Amino acid sequence: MSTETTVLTESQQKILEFITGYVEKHEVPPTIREIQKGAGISSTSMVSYHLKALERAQLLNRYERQSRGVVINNPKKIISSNMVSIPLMGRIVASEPAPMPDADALRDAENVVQIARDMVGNAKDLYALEVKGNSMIDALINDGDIVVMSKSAEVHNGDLAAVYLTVDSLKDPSSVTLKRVYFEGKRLKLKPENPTMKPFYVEARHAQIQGKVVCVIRRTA
Amino acid sequence: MSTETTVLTESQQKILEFITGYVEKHEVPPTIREIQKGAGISSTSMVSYHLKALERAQLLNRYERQSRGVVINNPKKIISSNMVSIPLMGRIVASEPAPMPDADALRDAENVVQIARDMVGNAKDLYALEVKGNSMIDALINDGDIVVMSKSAEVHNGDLAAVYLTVDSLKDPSSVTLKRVYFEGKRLKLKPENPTMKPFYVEARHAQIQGKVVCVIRRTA
DNA sequence: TTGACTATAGAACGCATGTTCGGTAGAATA
DNA sequence: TATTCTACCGAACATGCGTTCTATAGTCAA
Repeated sequence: MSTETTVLTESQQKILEFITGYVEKHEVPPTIREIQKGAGISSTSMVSYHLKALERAQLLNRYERQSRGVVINNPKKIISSNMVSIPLMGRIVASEPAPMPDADALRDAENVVQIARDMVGNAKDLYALEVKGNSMIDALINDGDIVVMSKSAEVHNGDLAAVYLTVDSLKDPSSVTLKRVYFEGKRLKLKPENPTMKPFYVEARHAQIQGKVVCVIRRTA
Repeated sequence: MSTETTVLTESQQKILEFITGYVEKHEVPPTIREIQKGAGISSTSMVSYHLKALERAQLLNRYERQSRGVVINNPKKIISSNMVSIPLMGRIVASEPAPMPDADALRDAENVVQIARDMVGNAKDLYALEVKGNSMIDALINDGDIVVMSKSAEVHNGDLAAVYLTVDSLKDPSSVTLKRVYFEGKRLKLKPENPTMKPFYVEARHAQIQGKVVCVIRRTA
């Protein structure tokens, strides 16, 4: 990363701020004369002069001779813009199987959770569940946390998944748990997220894998 | 919601497509004449004609007599404006005080985390830290989790906060922990998120509150 | 047929807008 | 001191660009 210490004059900072503000408000970059008034510059030629400096400093890009041809060079924008809306399908309770919504239910969901795409990678058919109760603290998941699941993603060895146990085990009396799963023949190894806890085993026919956990979100404020 | 079935002519669809493509590529809306060429319309007056129709159909907004004053009315835009970019300022390690970035550092952050605004409420001056190590599992926080903190938010009774202990306690040998804090005179009650663990107390002068935790995000895929 | 309406073309109008040029003043340099 | 460089101003220039006007067809209903 080039840490070129380009000193910005007061005018140049004002111009940058004005442009960012203008774009946020109008969805379109300003004209030279709008910059002139907005940033309190005395003449259009001065604006042009400063814009050239800012362009040299890589702080914005210009399209020559194009009206409103000035876009701020914000590297954050590149990362930005990709969001994903995930339907919030209900609650996940330890004593019941997790809801597995069909396509219609997904479309009609009233509440949605919005997160950035890079949080969930390429996973498709996402839905979210709110965790009720604190019986999943062994998965480091608290009451009120939101787990984002993928309906269609295959669960591979080592993935965190929602597992519904049709026969309760001794170790874990709750029926639905979030664990990392490993396929070992007819057995399933279930490993808690909490590294201080030991994995345990169930017979595969006594476990239903209900979905792959893609992301967990906790609002604390 | 008005479900007015506005039939779009071929030209109008082409215009819409061209504008969206142009904006994606140039970050600036096109001019009338660029639309004319790009969408294969015969004259500028025809473009104007079609744009009026599209505006009536609520498919785009126009700023009268402004160059490039045409913005597509994409409902997804509304969603994306509800997002917030949070600079990822580094790692939080149990044995060191958490980084507290100043304004410059916030602006220059290279990585950002994007989440929906409703995840963080009205909190201002947000920054994010990646948790390194698994010494915070008592706060239900794992290695690799991302905690979103507010630099300026006041920490009130019961808020989850990052606390740096200048004198190690017996209960918790790590120096920085995430706990719910309660102010009790000269003492501070620190309550782990894990409900099976008991709160403990430190003298206020031995603890620095480093920020309020607003949200925790865990990518598991 | 006539009249109303829509779709289309081409050109012209007039303000918007990016650019450039001549000139001034102060600071730095040689 | 003379010179060069940067910051600045005001005005003019040339084109960009949205708008509008006129004219031509085609369609449909009365």
